[in-house]
Amino acid sequence: MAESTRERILDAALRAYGTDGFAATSLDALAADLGIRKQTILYYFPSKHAVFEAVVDRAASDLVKVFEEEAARGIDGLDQVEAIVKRVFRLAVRQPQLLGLIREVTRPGSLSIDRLSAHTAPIFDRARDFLQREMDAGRMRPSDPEMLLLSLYSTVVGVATELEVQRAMGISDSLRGAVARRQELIRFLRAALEPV
Amino acid sequence: MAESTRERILDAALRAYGTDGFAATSLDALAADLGIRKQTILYYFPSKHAVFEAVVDRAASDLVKVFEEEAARGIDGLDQVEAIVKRVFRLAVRQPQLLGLIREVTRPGSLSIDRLSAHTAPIFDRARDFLQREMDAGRMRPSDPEMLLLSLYSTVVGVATELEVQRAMGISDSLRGAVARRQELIRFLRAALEPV
DNA sequence: ACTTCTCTCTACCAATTGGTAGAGGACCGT
DNA sequence: ACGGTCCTCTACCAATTGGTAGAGAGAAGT
Repeated sequence: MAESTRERILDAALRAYGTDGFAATSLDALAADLGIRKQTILYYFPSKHAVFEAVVDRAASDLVKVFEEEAARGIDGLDQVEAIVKRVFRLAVRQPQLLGLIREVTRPGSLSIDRLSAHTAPIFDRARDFLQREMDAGRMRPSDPEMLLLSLYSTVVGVATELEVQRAMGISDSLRGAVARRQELIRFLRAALEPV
Repeated sequence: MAESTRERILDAALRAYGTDGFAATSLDALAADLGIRKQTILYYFPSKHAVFEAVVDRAASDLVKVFEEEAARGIDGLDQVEAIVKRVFRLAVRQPQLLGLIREVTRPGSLSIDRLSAHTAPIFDRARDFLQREMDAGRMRPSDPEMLLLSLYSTVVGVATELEVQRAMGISDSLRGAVARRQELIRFLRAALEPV
């Protein structure tokens, strides 16, 4: 067996929850997608919500890993921002549902936000410190680092995930389109962050 | 009667769909929230999905009206962008669920996107033309207007709606917090858009 | 008094929901 | 051969889902 049943369930759940959302995805549908019975899912997870939490945990770990790897390289200033944007985009192209799941978890009425933020809080802290440091060093335009972080987050996640808005705007969602969006996004962020 | 039953249903549906999402909101829950039976809802709307479409239509109209009013004032350059951001924020503070509903409709697995874009397409066109015009006039940093529009959309909607992310980052979501976010967002956008 | 229209209700339904109980097969070490 | 563990299944359940049928109340026009 190339992949354990448990992993296959998590894969399918990420796809489904990240696309259609938690409430819109029944255990039966999930099981049918995998060619198994839902009782098999309930053998590995005590409830539907437990599946969701496991998916969130894994997705958060994947995200955190990306950031920590990137942070470990210790690049400076806007080059660091650019490197992270590129990694996030690579992730968004390979696993579009991963960021979709993040959006699902961060929606107002959602549960499991605390579960996600438990993973991501250290990253936020580190990112805030990074921005503050770069501002102090004069490598970045000075402003409130927390608010700036929020703007950066919104812009990057939005451009990477708002595929339907792009379609509505008439922007291609092909791979080439993704590269163009990434380039334009980096130009946008550089312009916003460059010190005067 | 101060407000017709139909309008009350749409109000409650906007709140529920914009917060918990379409799938997570049953007709029974909606009716209970209004103190009526779900059959009353089905008297005004042929199906649950029809309620959703009506809510989307009304929300889209509200949004479009805001943009058209703002566009009619014919302000130039970054002042126009700032004015629109302020209006969007006022809307987000008064009716947080309205932008939440937009996010619900623009999610990948959603139906009714065509219904929304039918309303918003003219605005997108006008916005694109506006950006192009301002770039040509040298009042805005030149770039691809479509991609820029996507970045602007993502940033503004994200900062206005990502309340849970803000909470996770430790940012206050009070009214004063909203004003601070708005100011910082405008500074961010001005920095990104100002001509060199 | 009569019908008609508007509105909200009770009663009901088939399908789907998440979840429980437990049978049975495959593989294990003994 | 045999008991135990791991895994997936069938069978079943109570609750909830969106939706239908139609009763009944009230107001309005005739």
